[in-house]
Amino acid sequence: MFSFMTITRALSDQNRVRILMALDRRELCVCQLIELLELAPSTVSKHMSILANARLVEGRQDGRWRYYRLAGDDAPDEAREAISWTFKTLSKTPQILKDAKRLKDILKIDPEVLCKAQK
Amino acid sequence: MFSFMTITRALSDQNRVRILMALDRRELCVCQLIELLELAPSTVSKHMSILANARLVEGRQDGRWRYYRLAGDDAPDEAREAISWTFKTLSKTPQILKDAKRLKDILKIDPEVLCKAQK
DNA sequence: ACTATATTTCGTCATATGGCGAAATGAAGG
DNA sequence: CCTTCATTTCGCCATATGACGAAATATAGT
Repeated sequence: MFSFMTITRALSDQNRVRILMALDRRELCVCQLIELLELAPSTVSKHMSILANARLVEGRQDGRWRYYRLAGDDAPDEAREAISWTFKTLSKTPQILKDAKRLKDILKIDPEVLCKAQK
Repeated sequence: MFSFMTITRALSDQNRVRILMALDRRELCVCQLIELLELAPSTVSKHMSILANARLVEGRQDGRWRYYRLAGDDAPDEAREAISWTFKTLSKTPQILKDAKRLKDILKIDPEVLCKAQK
C-alpha cells in the first residue's frame, strides 16, 4: 500500500505527469525539462526526486549532466503499470501533444547551449 | 488531462483508496464507511464527494441513507481503468485485507443500529 | 588545486489539503 | 408541520505541498 500511495501522490501533480510523458521513448537531462516546463531548476529537481522515489523514473549521470528516463524492467510492476495507464490515458491530450511539439524544438538545441542560455 | 488529474488526486489519499477498496462488489452507506475508517462524518462525506467528482464512485439515495458503489459501465474509461489498476495492485495488501475482515463484522450490524450507535 | 557550471539541498513563503465540530439540509414518520 | 436523524456544507485549524532563490555539491576542464 505504501508504494502504491507513493506512486499516486507522484502522479497527483500535473507538472510531474508532464515530465513523465515527456520521457516517452527517450531520456532527457534536467535542463531540457526546465526548458519545457519553465520552472526553476530547484523545482524540477524536486519533482525528479519524487518521481524517482516512486520508481517511475531512473536517473543516470553523464558528466555534468544528469539524464532521466522512464522506469525500465527492473522497476516494480506497480510502477510500470502506472506508467502504461498514464500513457494510455494521456497520449492524445492537448497538453501532452503541445509538450511533444515543443520538445522537438528543445531537442534541436545542443544541451550545452541550452544550459548556458538558462543563466 | 484535467479528468486524469482529478482521478490521481482522488487516489492520492490513503483513506480514499481504502474506501474504494471497501466498495469491492457491494455498496456501502456512509455510516458503514465512517465505522470502518473511524473518521468524522463530515470528513468521510468530503472524501465521497472527491471520489464521486472523479467518477470513481456513484451515490444512490435510499431513504435517509446514501449508498455508494464503484463506478459502473457508464463511467469514463479513465475512471474504470484506474479502479482496476488499484484493485489489481492492492487486493492482497495487509491494510486492505484487514479492512475486508473488519467490514465483515460491520456488515453484520443493521445499518439502523450502526448509525444510532455512532451518536 | 582552481574555476566553471549542472544539479541538488535548504530555508522560506503562499496555497492546498485533510481533519474536526457546528450548523444546514433533506428524507421518514408521527 | 414538527421531530428525528443521516448526511452534507461551512468555517476553522494544523500540516503538507509546490514554488522560488541562495547556498551547497559534484563533475569537467584548465
